[in-house]
Amino acid sequence: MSGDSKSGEWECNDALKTWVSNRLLALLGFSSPEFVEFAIGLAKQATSAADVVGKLEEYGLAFSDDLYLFAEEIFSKVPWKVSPRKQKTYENEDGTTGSGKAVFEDQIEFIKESMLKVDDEMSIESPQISKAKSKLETLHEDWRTLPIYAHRDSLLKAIEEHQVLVIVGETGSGKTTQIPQYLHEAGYTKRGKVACTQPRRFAAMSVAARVSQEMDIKLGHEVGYSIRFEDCTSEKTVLKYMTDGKLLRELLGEPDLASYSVIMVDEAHERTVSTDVLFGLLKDIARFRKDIKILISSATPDASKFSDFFDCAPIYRISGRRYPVEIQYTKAPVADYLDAAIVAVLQIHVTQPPGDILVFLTGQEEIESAEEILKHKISGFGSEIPELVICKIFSNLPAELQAKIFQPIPIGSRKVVLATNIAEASLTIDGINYVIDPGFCKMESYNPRTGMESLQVTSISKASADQRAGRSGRTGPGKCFRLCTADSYKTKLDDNTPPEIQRTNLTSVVLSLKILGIQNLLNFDFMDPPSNEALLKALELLFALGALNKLGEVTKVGRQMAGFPLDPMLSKMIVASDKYKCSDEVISIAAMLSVGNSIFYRPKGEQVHADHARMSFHTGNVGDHIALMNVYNSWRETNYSTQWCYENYIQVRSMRRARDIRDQLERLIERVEIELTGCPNDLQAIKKAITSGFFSHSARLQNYGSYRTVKHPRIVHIHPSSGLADNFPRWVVYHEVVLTTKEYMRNVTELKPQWLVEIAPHYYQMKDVEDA
DNA sequence: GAGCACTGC
Repeated sequence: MSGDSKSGEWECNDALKTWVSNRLLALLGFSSPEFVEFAIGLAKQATSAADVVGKLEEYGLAFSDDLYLFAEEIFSKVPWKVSPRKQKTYENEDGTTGSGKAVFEDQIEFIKESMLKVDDEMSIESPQISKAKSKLETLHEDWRTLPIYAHRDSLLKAIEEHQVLVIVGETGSGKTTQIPQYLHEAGYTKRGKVACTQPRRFAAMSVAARVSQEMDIKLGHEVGYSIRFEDCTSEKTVLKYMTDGKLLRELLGEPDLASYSVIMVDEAHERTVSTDVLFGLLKDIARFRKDIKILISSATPDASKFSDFFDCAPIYRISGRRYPVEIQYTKAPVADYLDAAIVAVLQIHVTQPPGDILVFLTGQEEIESAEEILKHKISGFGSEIPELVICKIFSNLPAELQAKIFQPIPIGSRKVVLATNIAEASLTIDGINYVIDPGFCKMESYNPRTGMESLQVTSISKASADQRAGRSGRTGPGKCFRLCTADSYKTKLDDNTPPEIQRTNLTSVVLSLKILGIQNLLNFDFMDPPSNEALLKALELLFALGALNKLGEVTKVGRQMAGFPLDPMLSKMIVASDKYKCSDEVISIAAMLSVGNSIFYRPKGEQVHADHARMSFHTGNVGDHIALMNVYNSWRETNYSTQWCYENYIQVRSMRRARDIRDQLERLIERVEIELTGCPNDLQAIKKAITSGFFSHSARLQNYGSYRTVKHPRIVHIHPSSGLADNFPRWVVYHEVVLTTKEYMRNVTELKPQWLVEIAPHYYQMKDVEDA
């Protein structure tokens, strides 16, 4: 990246940088361009040497005489005045620069609102294709009535004239399916492939299927899709739909995207981590590849942010087809939103014309209790009130139960769907006329200082509330009932949800960017930069894992690790398994861990049986990691039996996913020259491999069953779902800590303290692990 | 002795 040159008079000289780097090496044993800049930045802003020390301590460095000396020296060496350069990376309060706004906006054309129903979120399986016409004819007609059709020529002209174009179009405008076809017809595919990225696998698959139908060719020939575990493309493929994460992976192997002539980033407003990283990389690629076209497509009307980021790229607007949605607020604040939501459902049911209801709730538990209360209430209704069919949907609901929301209901009855955020963007239910929105969701946040994740109920943003409201206006005019006052909507809600990249652990992103040769990540052009703290934490961990050397450069181990689509700690565990000759077992464990926490199933009323089944995999107090391996192996022995899963209270879907991941890992280890070897009877080898990845997650027993993490001391507890919950080993290594009612370690295995010094001598000293 | 919103590689 060539981003450093613009920093103006504050560009610090190389001698200063070298000096700081050397001091950091002495102090931390680790340095990198990012740390150097961080330290210099601190010193610039500080008012005294003590201030520098304070800030360094805040960041997590232990106080020492050396640290103080360093602070004094750096404070005196770095000139102290307020930086004149635009600090885009630090404060980003007001993004409205105003000046550079869309040169293109006066050229915007609106066409008449078409009311036809075709959809790029779409359901290709719809059997409702007119019998009188051939399938193809119908498709072509749809295509001519899409709002985008009238824009074809002016859109192509705009793409021709500008390297980067921001396209705004509501869902239903047809942009996802049509633009790549236009580009193909205009000859862009002669110079290279056209990629169109989607945040979700299903969207990539179904849109590709739709387009291949429209073009009347076999899916996988000229039009194909590529997602994890499934590459449906061939040498012929010129229109390639793919997930954004998949393109990022491809970029690691082809940093200039030489085989592509156009990249269209669709659904950019969703701001997934992958999309955000792609933004920065594409902006850079566009600088030295003048022949590549970048299209950023978003459904948010306010696209100025995208335009500003891409150096005032023009904005092109395409109208969509939306029915009006009437929004109602409560007159007074509601005390209990669940209660209020239930009352609202009943009121709509009794007083409003036909049409189904969608209620947004925060999670499974809430949905299930709402379901119970509703059932109870309607049981008291007389026969003159039509039937109310209650459906629920959340991602952990088994697939066969999920399908129920699409089943037809008796004529004259009404459906109410209790849903999590899954119904906000990922999944569309037809026939919804009423939306009830209490205005909350569960959101993950990540604290880089403690490395802890927590999932908390939070108010949604205005953007999110509008998206939810829009769900009622898809097939006809809709109504949305917001369970807050109009005033609190206006004043209390943020405009936008903070992008995921600012709420997540960045270790894996940072490793990828380092592989791509980004020297200094603090200067990387993020649209909304994550905090320096989060970036530095990621660098520190990568150094500890041996993925980066002392100077912040990627090592051989780092390259091996980057070969796996996993969290770097898991990747390191696999790389280390080569040494301990247990890669066969370790990739199973890695696959099971990366599936997450949805393997064991614990239905209401059957908890005792479920817990009993789960404990049967823990024989011998082997620890949770080995137990996961036992689960996988037992399942494999039954030839991947679904019945076996039911009997053992295990989620089939999760197991199948684990199998997919494991298969992929098995293929990948070869590429980084790791041999597939097993050591079924040597649990110690396996545990040592685990420790090689997770040594920074170690904890020792305190009094009364609580634990203290070794490196950055915190009090934590073994999660009750762990096989070791009643066992209290003196030393443990854990997969993660989550904050719920307490700080719980999830997935725990016993450890010998001397392993820590043996495996990570750069991280632990004897004094850290001496038994007190 | 307790709870997983949603994606993705």
